[in-house]
Amino acid sequence: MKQNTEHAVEEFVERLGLVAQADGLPRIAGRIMGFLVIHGGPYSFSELAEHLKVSRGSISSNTRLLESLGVIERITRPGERQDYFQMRPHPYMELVRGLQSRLNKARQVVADAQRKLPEDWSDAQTRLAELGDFYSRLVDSTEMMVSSGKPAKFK
Amino acid sequence: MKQNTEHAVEEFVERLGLVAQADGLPRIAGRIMGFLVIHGGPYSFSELAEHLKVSRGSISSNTRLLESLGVIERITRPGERQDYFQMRPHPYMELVRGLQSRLNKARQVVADAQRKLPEDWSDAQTRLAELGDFYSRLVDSTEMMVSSGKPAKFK
DNA sequence: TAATATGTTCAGTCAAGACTGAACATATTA
DNA sequence: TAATATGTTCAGTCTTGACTGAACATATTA
Repeated sequence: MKQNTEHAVEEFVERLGLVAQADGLPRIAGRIMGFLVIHGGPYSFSELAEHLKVSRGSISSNTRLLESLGVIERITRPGERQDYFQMRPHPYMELVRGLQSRLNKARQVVADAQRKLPEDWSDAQTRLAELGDFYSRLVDSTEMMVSSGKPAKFK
Repeated sequence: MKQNTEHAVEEFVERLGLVAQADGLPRIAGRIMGFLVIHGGPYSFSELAEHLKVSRGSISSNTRLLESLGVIERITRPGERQDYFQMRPHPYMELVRGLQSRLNKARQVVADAQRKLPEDWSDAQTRLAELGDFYSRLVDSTEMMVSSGKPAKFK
């Protein structure tokens, strides 16, 4: 592999780690994802630890996390003891779920306040309604994106 | 103020602090915003510190932050030494900017990788294109939301 | 002038959570 | 059996960034 290419790969993997971090995920989870996006095909547990230069403990917890998010899948092979990992077919939509759940939580916080505060605090109620609408619209637009983004046909 | 109402207000303020935190903002910034959403009208620097039970240092840095984000505005009054703060007219759209800038950064990370990696790594390029499209669509849908969400007429 | 009021800055403390590495459990191989 | 391979767990370390409170600068009042 060319020197430059190798560097570009490393850079992408690291930067996706930072993207993940900004999204509230562990940096290593982002690195694993980046690595699999570039290199595709199943990689073993040990290979991931080795290439990414992180502890096996971190590989364990972060592969479990990405698995639970539906972003990667763990596969095993007859006669092999190691676990292998690869990206799932349409993983990115799963990534929005985290965002959606945060937005929904915010929407709920506002809704609770609207319900619990007196109706005759009309200024407060107005501002709460605006804030609530804002979060609702955000939820809706990501929702739309997810449904429109799925593969045209399942089969 | 009724006991229950008071409690509901406190709860909202605290929970908006957590929402802010999940969004990468300091908790206190969220509390200030929540307090102003409920109580409206200009509140002084000292009043904020007192009601929210946080240090003046934190009020200083967090009001500055919210000001720079365009979420609140600082107002002064002739003959008064204190600064006052209130929500800006349509503040919530400003809140999406942070999200948008994160998404754009992610989009850029992917675009850089697409450019720097060899074209004949077609599997990697395909997966990168998918990931890039994903971020692009997310940016687009929040972008649309912001523009459609503005007040129908300015003036 | 001294005393007070006000906002900012910054060094230090604290908390949350990521990461490591060792201990462990289990399974396989020699 | 012992030795090795593998993934998980968890106690401890380390990093990051929020928060405090004191020192400061400036302006006002007595």
